[in-house]
Amino acid sequence: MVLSPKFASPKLAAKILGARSEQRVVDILNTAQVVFGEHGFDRGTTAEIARRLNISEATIFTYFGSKRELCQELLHTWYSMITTQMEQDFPRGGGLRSKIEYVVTRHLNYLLQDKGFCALILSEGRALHGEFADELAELKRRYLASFMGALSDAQAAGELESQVRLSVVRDMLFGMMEHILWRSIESDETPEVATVSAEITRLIMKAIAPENDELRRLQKFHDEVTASLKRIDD
Amino acid sequence: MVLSPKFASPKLAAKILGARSEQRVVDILNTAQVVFGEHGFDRGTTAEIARRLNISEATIFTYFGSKRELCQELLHTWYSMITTQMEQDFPRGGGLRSKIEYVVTRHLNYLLQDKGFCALILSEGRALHGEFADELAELKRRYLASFMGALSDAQAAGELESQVRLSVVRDMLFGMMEHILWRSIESDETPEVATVSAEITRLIMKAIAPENDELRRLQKFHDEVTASLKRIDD
Amino acid sequence: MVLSPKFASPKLAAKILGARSEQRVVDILNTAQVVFGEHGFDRGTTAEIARRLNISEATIFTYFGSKRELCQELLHTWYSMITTQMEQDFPRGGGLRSKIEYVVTRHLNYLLQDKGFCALILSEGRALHGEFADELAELKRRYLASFMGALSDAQAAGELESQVRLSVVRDMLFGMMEHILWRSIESDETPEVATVSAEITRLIMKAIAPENDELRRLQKFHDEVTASLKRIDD
Amino acid sequence: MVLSPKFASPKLAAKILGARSEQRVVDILNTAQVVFGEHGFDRGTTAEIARRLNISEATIFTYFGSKRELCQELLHTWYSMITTQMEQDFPRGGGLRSKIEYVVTRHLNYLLQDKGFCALILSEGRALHGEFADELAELKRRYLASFMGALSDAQAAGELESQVRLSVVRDMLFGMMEHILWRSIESDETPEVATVSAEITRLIMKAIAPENDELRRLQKFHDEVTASLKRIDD
DNA sequence: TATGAATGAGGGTTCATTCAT
DNA sequence: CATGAATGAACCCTCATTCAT
Repeated sequence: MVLSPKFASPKLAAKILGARSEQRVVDILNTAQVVFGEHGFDRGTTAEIARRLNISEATIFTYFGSKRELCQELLHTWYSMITTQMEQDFPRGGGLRSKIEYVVTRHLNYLLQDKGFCALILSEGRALHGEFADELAELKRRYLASFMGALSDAQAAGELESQVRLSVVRDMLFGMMEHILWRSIESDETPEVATVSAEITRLIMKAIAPENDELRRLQKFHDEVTASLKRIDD
Repeated sequence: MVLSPKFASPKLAAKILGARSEQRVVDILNTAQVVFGEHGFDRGTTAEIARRLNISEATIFTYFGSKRELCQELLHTWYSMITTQMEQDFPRGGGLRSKIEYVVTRHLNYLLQDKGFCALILSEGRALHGEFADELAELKRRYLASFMGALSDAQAAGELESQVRLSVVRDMLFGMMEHILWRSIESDETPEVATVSAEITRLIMKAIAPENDELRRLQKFHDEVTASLKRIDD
Repeated sequence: MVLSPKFASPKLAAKILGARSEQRVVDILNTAQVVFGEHGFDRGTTAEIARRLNISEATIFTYFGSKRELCQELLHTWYSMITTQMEQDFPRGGGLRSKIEYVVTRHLNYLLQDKGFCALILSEGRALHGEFADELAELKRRYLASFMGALSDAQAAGELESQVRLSVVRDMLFGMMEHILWRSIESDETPEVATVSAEITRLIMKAIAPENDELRRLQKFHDEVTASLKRIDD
Repeated sequence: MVLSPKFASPKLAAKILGARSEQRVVDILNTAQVVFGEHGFDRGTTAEIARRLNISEATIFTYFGSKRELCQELLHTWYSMITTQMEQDFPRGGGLRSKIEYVVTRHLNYLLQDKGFCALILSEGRALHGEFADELAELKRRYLASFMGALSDAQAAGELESQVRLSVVRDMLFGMMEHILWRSIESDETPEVATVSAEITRLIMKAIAPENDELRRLQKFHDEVTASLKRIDD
């Protein structure tokens, strides 16, 4: 996924930069995304980013104070973009199922588009946490805000069982996706999003469905008939 | 969790090592576990491992051919230990629920005992995968062999729905746990294992429960009674 | 002998290097030549090369990918230079003797100018062969191409005996020179090139001169006259 | 070629060593010879020597004060042995040709028996010279003493031209052999000693043969007969 | 602005050598 | 005597970062 200028480098946007500079920032961010995606933050080098862009390494440091800062910008820009996209098409109406399926589909697509980089962002905590822990947490929170809101509403509306903690639902959902993604990265197979999406959604819905009232109602009927029968017969 | 000598360095065990030396291997492995746990494989340095043990860096290379090999031994030793423990107490009888709860509890305990190292093993794909990909895959496979077997049996016995792929169940389960762990690492809070374990198990069981036969049976009873009533009344 | 820029680093020449940088390459090559000449490839260190140039060790690796590569460039540059010089003044006409004397004189001068480095190139097989075996062989082949051609022509023209293998002639010639060089290195004496050159050439020419037909012809004449005389006299 | 105990470690021989110890020294020397032969002095490690002998590295240092000293002992022992052998069978009578052929054959056999080690001793000056320069020179001198004596006698007897310096003859001879050996090492072919030996001897003999008096004599006869004939006929 | 050039700080690794047992 | 264990010193190499131009 290519970063579009409008999301790039909100910090630098404050500065007055010519069109050319702005493009530079975007180019660097995009290339950094690829390089870090391929090798991870630690092993991805500024030298390689520069080489791929046919620019000098020094130029990178003209735009970003340090590799660390470049990472930071990258994370912000990336999350900013996918958050906006996620929000934009988020289904306002409809049941919980359709919302979950939307989020799952979107998320899987992100993961699969830039396998390396997404895996990096989502799983490789080491290099990031400790350095960007708080920022990342906030970015992730925003990314999932709509979704968590929807979950909350659904719980209030009885669409999902009242006792479950929403954070657990979220963890179940995203943990599952990441694991499935990992497997696809390792095996170098690209699963079909629609199918996987449907399966995940189905399982999640089953897991969080409210206790089946119908079942309870029928059970009650059965019990009463049984009791009544026993009374009469005895 | 401290590695016990009996699991340490199965490869080196072939060599004739004095008691002193065997302890060294264990010490180095334990310290490496901590250091890699704190900084990851790339950022964790042999220098730091040596410093913490108050030994020379060269000593490490007396026992392990390279940093890479040290990590390999570490992974093997670690998995060897938890796999053995997991197998030992694995509930042979009982329903699927108790087995899942057993695995979840154990796994969460592992995760929480050595947060850093587990995070390394379970999530830091970049540095490890690619270097240890095949080995890790095999180690994980063995670690979960009993569990996957139990799942398979349960599916055959109708204890879980026939249509779901077992790998998805596993991903759902372990993905969920990892996410929960991550959150606890980030927030520096240690959740109560029993509670979390129960919640996870409950959700998973719901998700994979077979289509409710009970419901169908009661429905049928209800329908028959209704039909009967209608016949009589008419 | 100081490497001149025009021969330096033909590989790196492809890159666009400023004048400053080109000089650096030459400086490093020259210093490497001295250091490797003094201590050999294994014992000569990049640290020492850097120290003598008052530059950082890292700078060396800016221009050469590795110590091995540096040595490779050095060998190429060196051979490139002496090969060009050797070719340039190679006597096209004249007899074999003058050609041999030319080659011997030139070669001895090379050897004596940079004793250490030449010893490295010519004698230190261990460190170099096995690492640079094929390349060295090719470089040497080119260096001696004109000479070997001359030998071949001379053999065809009957200027040297037909039965001798040219490779043996070459080995005899260069082996002799190297031994003489070694002795001069060890004893720290510098022999006079002209004298040594003449002596070597004279010996070689004697060794490879064609079987003396004149001698055989005269012998035959003498024998026939003797026989005739005997017949008449008896 | 295996070092025999009687040549081993003349220095240590002074010490009172049990039979076992003496064998140890010989074992170490023999293995060192192989290892240094394969990798050179610098790259050959005490660790490898120990490993091949199934002894501890420390044991080596029980017998030899340092790697350097081990080298020294090795060189002495080696030269002591081949010098003794060379002397023993040196042809006392006979012409120069047979003596040269003897030396060439012997030397080539040494070279070919332990290609690596001999090449090391004879050519790899770097690691040795500077450290063992004087000793090596003396050892070599002794190794060739008989041969040089024979050359000197032959020169006095007019068997070889009076003007040539004997050191040059020696350099020509041994330089040629080493070059031929090198080529055989590189190409991994083992030349037939007898053939090569004969060729070398023949060339050397031709090179150093005294100016042919016979030729001059016959020429004179021919000239005189011609002149006489001309006088008579005219 | 862009960069060529340079580097400090470290990283993993090797190996001859020491020493207590 | 033999060695298990340990290590200091060095080596080659990497890389983010600086700075004059």
